[in-house]
Amino acid sequence: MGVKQTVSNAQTEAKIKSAAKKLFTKKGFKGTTVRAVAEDAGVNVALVNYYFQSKEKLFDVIVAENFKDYIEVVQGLLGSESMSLEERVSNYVGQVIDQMKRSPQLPMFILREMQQNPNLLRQNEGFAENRSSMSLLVDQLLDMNPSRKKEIDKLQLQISISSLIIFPMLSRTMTMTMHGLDAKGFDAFMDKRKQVITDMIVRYIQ
Amino acid sequence: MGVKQTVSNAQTEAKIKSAAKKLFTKKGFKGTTVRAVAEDAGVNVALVNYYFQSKEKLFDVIVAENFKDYIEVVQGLLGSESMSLEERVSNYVGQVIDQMKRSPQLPMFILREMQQNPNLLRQNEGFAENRSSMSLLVDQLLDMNPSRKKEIDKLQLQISISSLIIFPMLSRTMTMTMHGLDAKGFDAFMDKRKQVITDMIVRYIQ
DNA sequence: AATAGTATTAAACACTTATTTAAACTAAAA
DNA sequence: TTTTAGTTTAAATAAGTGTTTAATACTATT
Repeated sequence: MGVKQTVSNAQTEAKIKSAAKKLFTKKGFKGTTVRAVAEDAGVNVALVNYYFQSKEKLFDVIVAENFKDYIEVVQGLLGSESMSLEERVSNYVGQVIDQMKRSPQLPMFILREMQQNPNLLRQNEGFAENRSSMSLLVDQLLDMNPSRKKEIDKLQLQISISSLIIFPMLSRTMTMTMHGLDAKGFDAFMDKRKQVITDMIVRYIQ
Repeated sequence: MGVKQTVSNAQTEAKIKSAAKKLFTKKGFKGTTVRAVAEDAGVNVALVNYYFQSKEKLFDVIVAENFKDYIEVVQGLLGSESMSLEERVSNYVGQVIDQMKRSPQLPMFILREMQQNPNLLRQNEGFAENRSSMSLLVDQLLDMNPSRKKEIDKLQLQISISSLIIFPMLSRTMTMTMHGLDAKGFDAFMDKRKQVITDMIVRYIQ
């Protein structure tokens, strides 16, 4: 009765979700068809709605998951008290970049879908976490150099740090095409970038 | 007699192109229907294909125009020889930001459509101009401080400058939502940002 | 082996899409 | 005025879309 739970159903649902995540993330809502999801998952079209009711609801599931992934990138990144200014920045930048290398399409997905529907932000509660995490880091950084604290606009600094980290991921395809890099080459570029960003931020705050 | 296409009502064609530019730029290729373009232009659906043959070809026209706009942003920006390092950066950053405020959707359009079709880059010849213009500026900056020249990776610096300028435009919707800004407030934020970016770059190079 | 509940499928449905057709309109030329 | 060529329209077409149906296959328990 109620809970039968055969082996295959959970697997099938997971396959569909995985395919949907891949396609929605890469091509967006409009650019993805239910049939393409089904084909990529290797199942019949009807199964998609059998498990997820509608394309919209499936999309909502993926959005929530992608937002969660995005949040996790900036969770638990606050280093120990003993860190120097440079260590703190380097630690933060390094970890965020390493996380983003794992899902390079994520930033574009977030921005693309949010431009289409700004309410996505409010609907996803946990997203404010990102703001406070970043906000806390910047507070800590500024407290380490009180003389600069008055001169530096906090919001501007937050967005500068985000810019330096995230924009290269957004323009990944363009950068790769322009400079003849493959995925590996781009990852190497991002690894080098950790130090560049750290230097730039530290020099700005000092 | 395959192609008639002689005089053509220039006004109608312009109305269609204008509507197409607005919608394609905002919603992308997949997110825009020919019917929506026709309705927005106040003409019959068939006229769209009458003047532009197909949705794809109309899109190509808009892409070319948007690329052209994007290029023009970074054309003729090379200040005079007498400028200091700070003046040079400030001049460049200020002009690019002012241009971008005029068409805030452009960066997202370029990146979004390029991720979907990386070949767009190669098809649009003039796009290399952007690269060389930016490249030239960075060369000039580095030449002004030879001691730092060896330590600084040119490509990294180029992308850093682009990041600081462009990312805030990409995340415009998100930033406005998060910090309760309207279009005017965001423009003011970008105006303040000119000095922030200039400071950051100058401090990095010095 | 029979049963019941679930998972899966092929096919159909209703609707939207881009595109094409042929007819109607317009204005200037013959 | 009639002709002509370009412009615009309503309507049709064919393919693609999300979704649903009803029948079938499967699996686990009896």
